[in-house]
Amino acid sequence: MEEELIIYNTLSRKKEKFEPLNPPFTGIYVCGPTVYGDPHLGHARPAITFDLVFRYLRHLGYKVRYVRNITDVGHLENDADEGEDKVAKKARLEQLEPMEVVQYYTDRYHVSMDALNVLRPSIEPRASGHIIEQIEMIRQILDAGYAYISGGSVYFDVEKYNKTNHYGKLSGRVLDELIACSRNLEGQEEKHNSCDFALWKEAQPEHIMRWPSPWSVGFPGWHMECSVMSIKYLGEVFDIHGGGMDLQFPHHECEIAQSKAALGHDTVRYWMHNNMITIEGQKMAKSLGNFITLEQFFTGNHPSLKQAYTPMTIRFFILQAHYRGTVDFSNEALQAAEKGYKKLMEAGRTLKKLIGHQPLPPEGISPGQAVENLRKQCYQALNDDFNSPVLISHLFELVRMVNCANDGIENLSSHDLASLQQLYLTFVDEILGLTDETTDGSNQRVVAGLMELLLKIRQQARMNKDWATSDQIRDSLSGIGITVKDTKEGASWMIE
RNA sequence: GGUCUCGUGGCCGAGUGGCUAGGCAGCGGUCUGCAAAACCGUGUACAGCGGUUCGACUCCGCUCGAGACCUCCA
Repeated sequence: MEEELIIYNTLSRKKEKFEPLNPPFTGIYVCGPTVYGDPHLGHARPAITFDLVFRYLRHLGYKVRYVRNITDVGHLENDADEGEDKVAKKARLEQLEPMEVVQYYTDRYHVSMDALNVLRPSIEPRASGHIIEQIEMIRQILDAGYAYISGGSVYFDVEKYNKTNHYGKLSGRVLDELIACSRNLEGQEEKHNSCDFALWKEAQPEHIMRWPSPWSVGFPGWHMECSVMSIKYLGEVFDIHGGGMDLQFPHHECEIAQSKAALGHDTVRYWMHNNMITIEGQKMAKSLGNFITLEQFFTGNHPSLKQAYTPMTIRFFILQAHYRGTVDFSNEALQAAEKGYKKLMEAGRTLKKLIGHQPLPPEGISPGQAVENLRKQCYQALNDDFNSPVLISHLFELVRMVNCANDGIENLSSHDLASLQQLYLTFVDEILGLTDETTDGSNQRVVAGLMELLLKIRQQARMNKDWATSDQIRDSLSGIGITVKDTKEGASWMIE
């Protein structure tokens, strides 16, 4: 491990040295998707952010258990007229069994995440599969005296909890202010206090997903699953809990309160939150007409998209911003990212080629030191709270070195080239998870053979100064998306 | 109204109390039959107003502006 890893802890609002509880083991829990609709851009950001964390921790040699849940129960629609379960509503509209909806969108989520080269977590538990554990934890909280039964539901007593604990310590809220500001809404008569939250809720007739419990037939409260599943799979104290900044309050605040009430101690050591995304400066919302699913990005099939953007372009774009800052999507920004990504990939191919050939004679001052510095800088960037944009800026220095070597401007020894290759594989492939989309495909050999033939014919035409034929070949290829470039060593080509 | 993010050059996006981020675009050059790529060079950037300081884009305060959350859902 190179130096030490620093993580920004939302709880302390400071960067802290990362020291796992039980090295070399470490655990990370991230709030996953609610599977009631197609995966969209808002799903990509946390997934990619914590994929980077997962990958880097593994690279550093930790044995990482990464848990990311699937939320499939008890969600009320925000903008619906009546409070109907999101999954249930979808099921009713589409004449499906609720679990069928859940399975369908879970699969869709996986397809998109795979495309983005987001590694599957070690465990992907579902809320619906942990009803028993949730009931058990609610019982613990009741026994501890921090919850009360009202009707068929169970609520968390925030005020009582706050007497000996700080409810709001993660998001910087003060309970009195929360109470003062909150409005009294209908359907809250059961609560003693407006800021109390449900641990178990009795099911209304429209709720299709329901389970028996000591209190009523119903479903678990909105924050239970994460407390329960993180503790079940990572232990009563674990290292990292992540999620979007929008989850800080109330979700994560409630998780903290529940877990503390049930266990008597805190469970999470480092809280990490990724910032939100905007589209042309606006938040993404169905009402604004800028709600774009990942599939729409990949196909370009959306009115505000000028073209399709590949999964790797999206991934590169997200990684080019630091995870704690907002990131703004626009066609212009994505096109810039696409070019940058391709430049990086091109350099990777050039590097491979340089290693294949016997490199230039090692004369003059070896840039060995420069390569070594680059390696250090790459680690420094990641160690500083996973600073992927700075890492990427260093990788473009690598790109420059490779291109200079390719142009014969700079001499790199075979040792240097091997080091650069190692750097590239480590940081681009392994840690950033950026794969070369243009070399994918099963017909590679055939295409390569055809291209070799075409370029040979073109080369003969050029020798005869038959520019018409030469240009016809190049232009026609360009028309089907293949770019031909003439270099000193002959023509090279790439699929755009 | 409250809490939390944030406001950097044409676009995106790092960072620091005084020293070049980087990518994309633009401009000039090298190379080239042409083109593309690559390489070299190039930009009066840090929302506004005060304050602290020898010195602030970087610290503090205020103003303006953007976003998230503050509610029944995660």
